[in-house]
Amino acid sequence: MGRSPCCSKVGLRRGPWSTKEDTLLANYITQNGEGQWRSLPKKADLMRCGKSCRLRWMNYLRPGIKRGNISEDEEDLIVRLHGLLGNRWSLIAGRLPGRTDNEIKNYWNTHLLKKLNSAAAPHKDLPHLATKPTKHKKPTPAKHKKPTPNPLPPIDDAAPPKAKVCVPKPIRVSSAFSRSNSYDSLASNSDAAYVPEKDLSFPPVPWPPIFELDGDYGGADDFLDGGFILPVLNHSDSISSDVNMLEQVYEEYLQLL
DNA sequence: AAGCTGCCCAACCGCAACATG
DNA sequence: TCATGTTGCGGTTGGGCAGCT
Repeated sequence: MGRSPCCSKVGLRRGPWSTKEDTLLANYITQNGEGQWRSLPKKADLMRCGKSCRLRWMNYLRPGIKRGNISEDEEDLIVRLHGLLGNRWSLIAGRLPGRTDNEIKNYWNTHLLKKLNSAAAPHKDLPHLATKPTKHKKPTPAKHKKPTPNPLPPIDDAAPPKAKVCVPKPIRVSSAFSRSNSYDSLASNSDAAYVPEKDLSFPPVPWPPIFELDGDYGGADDFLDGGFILPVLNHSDSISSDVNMLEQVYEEYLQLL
């Protein structure tokens, strides 16, 4: 769209995927597994670039993908994780069973940003969110900017000092802990606590127990990359202690990094 | 009914990290 | 250690649609 095509895609199809293409891709990956994206289109008889195939699979065709209807629990979790991790959508998505980074990113940019902006009063849980969150910017004439090393929103002077002033430089999650490898593989040999909707065209992929869906996400067994287990948040605690817990958790997370 | 406007989200892009030789 | 190829991530775009005038 505006830009010149990546790779050497001359002659390759672009734009929305047809049902036929979806079927071809899904069938191929079902039979041969993920990976080898570069050569996949040729083998699967698709006139697409590997990148496009990967994206389509990850964001749409992959088993266990949930679409739409982001619950309040999920929304709350997104807000909290964004406060903790910044714009690291893939990490955030990793905590939300069946959600993709793209969907969360879109949800953040469309719904949550609006919500947070319209909230005149500071977010009671995470006051820093009342400040300018990252906003979908107008296209910059400059080249694609590198992701900000510190994606956290600026700290509001009026807000209580937050422990996290810096965030670890966004690094690529090692393959050992990537979503496709970590969760899916974990899930394949773990007891499923979460079972996606039944009307999937693919067998549901169980996800590890991220949080108890008991109507209050506060009772969360969250964990970060590297098998770091976050303590269970006691939702009967006060909000401030909840925030303290997040900060404490974040400190431990930094140390582990 | 037609035109306009703004929003949503699937898909694209460039870049950096990772893998391999 | 370096060069080259591949993969994954986050930012951005724009087509399509709903709501409004």
